[in-house]
Amino acid sequence: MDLSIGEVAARSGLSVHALRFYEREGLFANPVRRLSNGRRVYHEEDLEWLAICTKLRSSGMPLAAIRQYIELARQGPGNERERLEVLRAHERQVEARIADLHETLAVMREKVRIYEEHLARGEADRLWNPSRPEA
Amino acid sequence: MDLSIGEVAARSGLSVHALRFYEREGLFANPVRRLSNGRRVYHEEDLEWLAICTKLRSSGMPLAAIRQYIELARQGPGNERERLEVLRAHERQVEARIADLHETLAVMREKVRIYEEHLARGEADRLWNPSRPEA
DNA sequence: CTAGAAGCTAGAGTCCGGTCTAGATCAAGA
DNA sequence: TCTTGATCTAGACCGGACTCTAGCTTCTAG
Repeated sequence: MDLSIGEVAARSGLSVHALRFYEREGLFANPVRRLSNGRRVYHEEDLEWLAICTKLRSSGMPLAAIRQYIELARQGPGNERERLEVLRAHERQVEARIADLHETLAVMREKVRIYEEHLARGEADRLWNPSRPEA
Repeated sequence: MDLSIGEVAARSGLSVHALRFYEREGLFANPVRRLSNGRRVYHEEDLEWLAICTKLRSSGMPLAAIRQYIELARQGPGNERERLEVLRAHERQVEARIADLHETLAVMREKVRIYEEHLARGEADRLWNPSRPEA
């Protein structure tokens, strides 16, 4: 069940460019094997890892943090607590980010509410126009 | 109550570089005035706008979208609905982002939970080590 | 009067996360 | 055989959002 880079690209949603880039950046746990002709060979596990990986990325984890995790894993048993801590740290960051977004949303909604109120009274331009300070 | 760029930097949390950059990028509604010697003069309203602005930025709104908003406001009355729509669009994006983060968080927690379970049994390395597929 | 802090402009540099190009090789089908 | 398409490498390039530099002017305190 060997997979070519093109197949992995199609199934992971990453471009072949990105896959080669990720490899250069050391984001694969098991350095990607090659066929005798130099072509990369991937396996199902790689796809599983890439799925996790893109989840982490999409939640804002920098490539550097992912690399850090993968480097720990590569060292083999003994550092499980550290690996866990990397994930936990990111978990906390995501939580903080969510809280932050909720707050921003609340602020925006309040501004929009006020804006609409005035809009209804036909005096909207004076609001939410930073060059014309609010009453 | 005129403010220098340095004071604005201190109070807004943006660097003087960033303030000049924002100006070049057209992110101020009222093109920043200058003293006869060429130095920028800011006012309280500018600080208020910058506060909103950094909230929007920190919630992921690109400078281009902020510029779009400010350009509408600069055109004066008549396009309030459009201005509102710019804000609403961002509001929706923030909501989507929050939902996404919640999902990622759930996935991560599940992974971490499984990991910990196995950690407790001393067989952690085989889990969450992408090069050693899970049992 | 002078040192040092703060401003100015234009433009270069940085970091991140990719994306794309050039030029070569290789594999398979008409 | 010839062509087409997938792959390879090294390295250039991109967009976003700043950040910093060079070279100059201007303000302020001692």
